[in-house]
Amino acid sequence: MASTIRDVARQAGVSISTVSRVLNKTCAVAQDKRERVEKAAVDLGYIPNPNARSLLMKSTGGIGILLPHVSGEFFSEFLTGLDEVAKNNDFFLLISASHDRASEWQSSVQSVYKRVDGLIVMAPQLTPRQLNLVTDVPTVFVNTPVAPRDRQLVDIINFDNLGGTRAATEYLIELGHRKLAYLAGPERAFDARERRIGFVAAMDAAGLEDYTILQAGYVQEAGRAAATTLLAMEDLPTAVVVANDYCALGLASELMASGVRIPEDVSIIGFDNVPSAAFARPSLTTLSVPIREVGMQALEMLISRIRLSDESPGRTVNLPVELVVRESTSTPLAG
Amino acid sequence: MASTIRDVARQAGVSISTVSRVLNKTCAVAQDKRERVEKAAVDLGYIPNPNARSLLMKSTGGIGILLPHVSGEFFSEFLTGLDEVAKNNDFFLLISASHDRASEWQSSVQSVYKRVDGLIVMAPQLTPRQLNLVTDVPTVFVNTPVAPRDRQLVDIINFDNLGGTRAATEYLIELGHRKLAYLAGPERAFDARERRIGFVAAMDAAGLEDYTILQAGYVQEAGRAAATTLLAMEDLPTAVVVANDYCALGLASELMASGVRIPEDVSIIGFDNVPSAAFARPSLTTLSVPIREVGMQALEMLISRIRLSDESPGRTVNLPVELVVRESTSTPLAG
DNA sequence: ACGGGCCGTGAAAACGTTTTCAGGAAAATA
DNA sequence: TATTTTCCTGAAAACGTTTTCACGGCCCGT
Repeated sequence: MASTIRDVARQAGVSISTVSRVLNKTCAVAQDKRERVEKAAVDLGYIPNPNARSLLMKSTGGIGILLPHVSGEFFSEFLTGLDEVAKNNDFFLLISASHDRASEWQSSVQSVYKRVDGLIVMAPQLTPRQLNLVTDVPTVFVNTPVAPRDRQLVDIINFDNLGGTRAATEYLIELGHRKLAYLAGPERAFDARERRIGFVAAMDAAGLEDYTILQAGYVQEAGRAAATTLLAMEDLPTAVVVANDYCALGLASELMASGVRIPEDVSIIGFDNVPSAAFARPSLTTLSVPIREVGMQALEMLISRIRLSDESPGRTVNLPVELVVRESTSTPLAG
Repeated sequence: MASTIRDVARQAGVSISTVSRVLNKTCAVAQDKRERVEKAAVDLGYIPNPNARSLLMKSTGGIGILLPHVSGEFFSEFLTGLDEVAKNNDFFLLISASHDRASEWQSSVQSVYKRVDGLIVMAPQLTPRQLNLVTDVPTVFVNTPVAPRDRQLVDIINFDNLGGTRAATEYLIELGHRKLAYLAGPERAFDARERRIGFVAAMDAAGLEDYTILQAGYVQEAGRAAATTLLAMEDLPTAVVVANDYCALGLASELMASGVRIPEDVSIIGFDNVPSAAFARPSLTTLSVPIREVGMQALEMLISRIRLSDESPGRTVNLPVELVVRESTSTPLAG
């Protein structure tokens, strides 16, 4: 059914070598033969078989995107950034999500093997050791715990997770809050650990010891669950720093359902600045991660490395996160 | 660097045929040789080259996902559903978005050619004629204007776009609204046209002629722009049906910024029921499309067709959408 | 003891390209 | 005109697999 280069050659009355040369403009071909080949190719609707091609050449034109999962606005924005750059550079995206569980990580890596020219990996929940599996292709790690020394030719983009929650906590302390709580993300995730450390660091620096840390997660339900835990305590904290916007949104929603006013009774700060954070009422004060731009930058770094066979030592970029003050925070008892 | 089947064969002291047979369990091999091969494969970290493999066999283990774009919670949820089923069946996802502009559609199709075993296409903005480009592989169309007769072996999943907005409009009329407005989606999109027709149909059926239709879009900014247009009119409608949640959210936000109360002054209904719709204040009454489940079902249909080389005539599934009443709608002047 | 089936194995063909190699014709130089 | 260079072209090798084919040895029945 699908026509091959041989069909085109036969129809044009030339050899397959000539067809290849015409289609790839790889070297000069006589005017008349070129035209015959071009016509034949169009007539037959010929599309080169990419498998045969990449078997021979090094390049596939693909970029592998390895993510823990793909739900929510955070990843959606990330993909949007990636997609835009990919489109502009004629790359296609091979997305392998679902290694939320580390056991699936290996099969994720194998599924892109030899099918892509480079890799963008976001895997905050993996250990450097597991990450060593990645090999052979240029890679950009985003928000992933890679030691730069491990491999020389990879680039790394990280957000300032620690500095973010520290700044958020300092902001709350400055507003006058003394009794704070922290809702932590998944224990195994690298960014969740950093964010938690940022909170503790700020509290320690201010000499405040009256704080609670609750294990929560990166989803709304975790925030709701944490709310009931907090409500069961003798007295509520006046402010809560949350490791993630969705979690913060769930917390706010559940607290409000119990008659707690936000921010008058409890101030809340999230992390990520997903679009929903601006729509919620009260709108959510949060730490903005420009994840879409991160996606674009990551892919641009990767593509330039692929194109130029760039062997220069890997760069490590540390992006600041920005505190966006909205309605969910105020001085304590302000209402 | 990367080891081939020949390396494994040499190390194990057998022929490459034997290695292939051991690794694919394709037929019996002597116990001792099998063990030697397995050990050699592990030692060398051998992974078969998928390009060589799919050059020969029909299957690639890939599913192509062709989308207009990838931003927002709607697509994020869709991908989540797809990803889950793909993972469970050991398929990988090759995503080609960015054919928002029809001109890119062709290159999207070409980029997956021979790289996937099947296709899931969502392309409401394309014409049946353009869609004919898709060929050669099993395909499931989702929310896409395909005439079933065009090709026999494709499956189609559509939402009841028309019935959705009609039900929403009827609901508002029942509440007592008489002067309505409609914010339409992108003119070229098939679903946007259907949704618009649903609104008009309900108005006509109720004998109401006092309505405004504004061209908007599927993004927040379009809703904001529409708000200023509405505010410039002599008197506001008491209710607005909007073709999309994000657009509705933008509209609500901008109206409220101008002192318009929602729902007291203006009721608003969206479409899609994205997660943000529940978080917004007032929370958004909307039409729920179970897009995640749609993704799962679509891929399951596709995979069964691939696995069984299913030649049965294509099915067309029409999914109802459900009105979810929240805070953004009420009887007119209720406040 | 001898012929027929079965089992395990390696050689070789095939998949659809790109690229190297070498040869022939035409054009340029002497 | 003889010689070299340049240009264009086809044959063939290579990429890494899977699969068909054929061959030899073994077990079984007569």
